[in-house]
Amino acid sequence: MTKKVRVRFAPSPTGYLHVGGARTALFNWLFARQQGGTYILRMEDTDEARNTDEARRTIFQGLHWLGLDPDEGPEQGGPCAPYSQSERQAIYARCIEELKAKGGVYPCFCTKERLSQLRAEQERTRQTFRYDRHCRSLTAAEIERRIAGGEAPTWRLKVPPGETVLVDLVRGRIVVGHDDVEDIILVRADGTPIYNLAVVIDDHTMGVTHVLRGEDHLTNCFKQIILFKAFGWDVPEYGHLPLILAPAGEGKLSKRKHKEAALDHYIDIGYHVEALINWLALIGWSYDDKTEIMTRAELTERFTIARVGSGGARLNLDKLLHMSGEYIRKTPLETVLAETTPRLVKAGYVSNPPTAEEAVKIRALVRAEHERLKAYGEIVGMAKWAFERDLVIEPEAQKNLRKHPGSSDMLRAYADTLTDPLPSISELEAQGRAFAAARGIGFGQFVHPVRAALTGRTQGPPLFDCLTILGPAEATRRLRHGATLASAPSA
RNA sequence: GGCCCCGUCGUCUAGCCAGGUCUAGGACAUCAGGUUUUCAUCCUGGUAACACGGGUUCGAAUCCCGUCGGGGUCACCA
Repeated sequence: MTKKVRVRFAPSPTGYLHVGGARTALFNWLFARQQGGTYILRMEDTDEARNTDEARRTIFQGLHWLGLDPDEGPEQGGPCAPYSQSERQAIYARCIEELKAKGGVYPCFCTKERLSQLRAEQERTRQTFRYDRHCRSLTAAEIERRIAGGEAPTWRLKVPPGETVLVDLVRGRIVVGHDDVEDIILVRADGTPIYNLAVVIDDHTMGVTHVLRGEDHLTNCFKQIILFKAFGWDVPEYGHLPLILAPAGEGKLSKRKHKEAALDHYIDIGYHVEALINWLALIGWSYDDKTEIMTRAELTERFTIARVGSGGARLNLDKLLHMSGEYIRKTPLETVLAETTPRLVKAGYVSNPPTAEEAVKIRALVRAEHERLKAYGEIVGMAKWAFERDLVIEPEAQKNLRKHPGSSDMLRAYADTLTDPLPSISELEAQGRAFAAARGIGFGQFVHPVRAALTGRTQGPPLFDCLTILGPAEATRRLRHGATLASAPSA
């Protein structure tokens, strides 16, 4: 009987949720759901100076937005509470005593000065930086004397001779000789644990069975395995996920250099959540040689660690945008409206909340732009023409306005045919076609100047949608203004 | 620099573990054509890759070695 799967996502609240973190969370969530296991959120917030409440909230909210709320965590509690490292000091203190008793660590009295001298020396002789195990051979009497004398030592991992074999779920067998593993500090002079120790204690006390995390932890992994063994605890299974690299190819994504490192960036742009999930799942994982668009349920069913690749992946934002467009096109209008309306309010195009009249206009606009929308944030740019008081006519549109000599008269004449209220879009189209035929001009020769006068652009929703969005009064005003521009001498 | 990981179209990848069916498949991007009142959608087609060098083998993208290239990691940070 195998143990029930328990996985965790353990971010450090540094002010934002990294996309790589989101991907790690997703893989853990997928694995847990599929295995009928538990997905835990653990806050790695031992570095108090950097951690704020707001940073914690950003992570909670980001996961919530992604639909990846944990089963157990700081907010929802659980049998292994507390789930924030900052609140687990008592557990650490107890385990540290246990570790000392088991001889897994030894006290080190080396000063920071000696350590930095050692580093400088090793750099000069081009050796690897590694603690020289100076304090490892201290006698019990010596240790006792110095502690009694008031010295507060740090405690280092006593790396045993030999080697550690990691059978990584993603990468396979990796062996590291212990000569290459440093006797790292695990306990600070003030008695608090360093990251690598806290992780091991937490993973054990929380019953974590599988650790899926970024490849940047691969080196730590060996120290952690040695520690698990020093405690005499079972070692969890590990799977190290390939790193997410910057789009242009300069190492891994960093908060400072790449805005697309933060999940908030994706939320702002307004990618469809399920598209983002789908896209994230495809970073470092694939189902087969063809299938890419998959629902969350399908991902859950199909996900396997065995199919996680091992090479770092560069972000393909174009692909995300494309996928988001596919998802949005399949999204019901009411949902699209709910996603886009706040953005139009924020842009100052409509009041907050929109008036009844504005709501009608928004609905007509969003319905017309729906198929063009690839990310919800794009609605702002798409809506500009419809809400501009003084319409900006782009150069290409200006050309369309003047292309045919009769355009000015035509626009004026067409404006006169408009009724209040406007008929249905299909009726409007029938009238427009009849109007063009009656004047003996091609439909195109009618459409292009009208579009230019109405929207100032050469592209956008079908013409009669544009007319409907503006309404009869504004449409008439713009058509007459366009007529004036068309007859004016070109600038 | 030491240690570790990785190396298929511009990008993400399938194929590699169990060599032949791979004149290497898909997606995004890109180019060309079609549909459409514009744009978008949709449809059709095209350009484009096994990093390099040895070896093993009748046969290698697939196995082995080396080179080169990319990445990670080396704190009383996480």
